Amino acid sequence: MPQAIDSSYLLAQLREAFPGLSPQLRQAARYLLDRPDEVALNSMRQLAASAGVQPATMVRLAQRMGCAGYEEWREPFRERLRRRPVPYGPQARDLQSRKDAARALGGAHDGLARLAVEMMASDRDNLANSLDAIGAQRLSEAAAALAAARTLYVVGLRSQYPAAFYVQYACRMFRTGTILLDAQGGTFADDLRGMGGADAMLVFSVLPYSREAVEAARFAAERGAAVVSVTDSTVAPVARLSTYTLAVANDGPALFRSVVPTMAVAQTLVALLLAQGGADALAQVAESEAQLDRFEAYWPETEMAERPVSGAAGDDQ
Amino acid sequence: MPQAIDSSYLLAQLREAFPGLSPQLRQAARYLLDRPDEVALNSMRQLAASAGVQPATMVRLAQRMGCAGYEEWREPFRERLRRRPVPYGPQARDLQSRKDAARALGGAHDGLARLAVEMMASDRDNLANSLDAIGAQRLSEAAAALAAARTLYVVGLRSQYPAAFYVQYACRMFRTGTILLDAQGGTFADDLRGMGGADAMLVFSVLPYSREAVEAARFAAERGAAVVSVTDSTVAPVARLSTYTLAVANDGPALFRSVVPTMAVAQTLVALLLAQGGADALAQVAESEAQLDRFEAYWPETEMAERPVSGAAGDDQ
DNA sequence: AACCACCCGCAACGATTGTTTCATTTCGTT
DNA sequence: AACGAAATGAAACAATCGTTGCGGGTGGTT
Repeated sequence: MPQAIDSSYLLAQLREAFPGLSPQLRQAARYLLDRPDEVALNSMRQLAASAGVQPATMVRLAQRMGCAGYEEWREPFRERLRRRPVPYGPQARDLQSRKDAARALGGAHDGLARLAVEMMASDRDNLANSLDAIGAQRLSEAAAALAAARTLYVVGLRSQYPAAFYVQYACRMFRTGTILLDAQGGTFADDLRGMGGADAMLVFSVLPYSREAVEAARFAAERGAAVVSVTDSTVAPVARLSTYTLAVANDGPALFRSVVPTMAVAQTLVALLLAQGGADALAQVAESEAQLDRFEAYWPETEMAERPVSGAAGDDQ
Repeated sequence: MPQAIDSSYLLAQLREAFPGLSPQLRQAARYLLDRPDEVALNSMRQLAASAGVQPATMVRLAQRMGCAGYEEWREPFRERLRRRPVPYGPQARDLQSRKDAARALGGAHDGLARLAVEMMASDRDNLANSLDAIGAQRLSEAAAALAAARTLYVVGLRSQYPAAFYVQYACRMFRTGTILLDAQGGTFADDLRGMGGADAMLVFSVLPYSREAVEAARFAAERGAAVVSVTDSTVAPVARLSTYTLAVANDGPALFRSVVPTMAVAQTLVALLLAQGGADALAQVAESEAQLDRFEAYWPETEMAERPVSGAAGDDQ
């Protein structure tokens, strides 16, 4: 089986096998060991020419190292470059996983399981890459801008409503002056009336972009408020209206785009807001929970030991 | 000679030209802007396929930006990857990204940036572990149980309301008979009245467990309905009431528990439901989107090209 | 209505890709 | 010296690459 192999493992293996290689293979191997990145960036023929070796020699070397061909040998090197900290995501997965998803639509249980795995994996990658792309620095700057606001307006519609709701729900635990624009009863724009330059807006907007969210951001920008946008592209409609644009990767094998990356950014922003609030904010949280306790909002700990009603699944993890 | 051009310059130039581009060119440009490294690592045709664009469009875009062809456009991106400083360890990118981010933070925002990095990292780990613990098999079985239900009741309160809302929002795109119990106006239990053995309930419940969510699950179990619970422990209050218990890890460095893992499970379940719906479900999605279009719910593509209101941040990565 | 400019899908083109095949050379062994 | 195995170089393979030209289609102007 192919199994995802690490490029550094391949190099170590190659270095070890080096002494036992023939002159030509050794010349090729030497070149690869010295400039591993070129493997990912150039064609095999170019590489062979640079190394002063026949194209066939490169293939033979790859096969000698246990790969079916040069293509298979190169892939780990490409992957490594993809994973380098600064850049955006891999997403070569796209083709492969879309095929999988298409197969999963056929209805086989096995395909469904594969789709589930692919989705989780792509979200995991998206998370890792998104933070790298945004930069922890910009993230905390954005949070600081939000914390400095007199009133914080939170906007998120449709698929992004969960993120917006979460921010407002969590923020209400430790601060005042957080307003969620949720269009209840059709009164979307009403809450915006008093907005001014001392305020800030946090807007979640991904493809397909909800019209009203973009307009809200524009309104905020025109009022001179700080706008922090969590979106899926640096050229999204809200991006140019924003003081801070936090762009995440949110595509994957599923038909719908993933809401996990924006959600992760949302709760990270909340955590940063809370952290900036200091001891006061923590005291507020404690008070909020005490209040909820009085209203019996939570399941009492004493009853946690109850027996099941019926046989349930759920082995331990 | 043409002098070596920087890839970031090309990206900035592209971003600036973006508004004036045609729809197809814009779609291509958008992909390039979001994943610049893929330009260096993949062939143009693969890239075009991933971006959902004709190969010719990529060439035209490159030429539009002043390059003779795509090859000339790509070269700076290859060069950038060549020059990218190799990080610390050859492997263990987990540590590496943490260290990188820790180094990247400047001065006052030190602790905040670290918190952000660790939150994302822990969520990433949580995602990976959760799927392993649950098992793709059980996940798809649970989805099948939900798909088989006459009516699907979705429950999630407080921090889990986002997950519940998302499920109902997405499901309404391709199926009927999905009811969200959202306690609007204090009418939480009202929707449960007609529940029977042919129905199913999807309940999100994590620590601290909302009382009403647990009671809803108990009610469903007593009525003989299938109960799928997404929770944080196999011994959570809802677990013993459930036909399928999907337990995820949701702890991390922040004060509040993470909502990302349950969210990821939520959208995976939705994808599995959609996949089981087959062609009918896909047709429903198309119809839903057409209907939303008529109501002008989304930002029109033609206006994506608008100019900024004021100077916004958002440099390229 | 007629026109023009542009956009974009399609289908080919030659060049280059990775790979295979085969004849030749090289080298160690008997 | 002679043999066989391994190594090597050259050529040909199908596949894919980047690129170009053509034609239908669209939208705006005269």
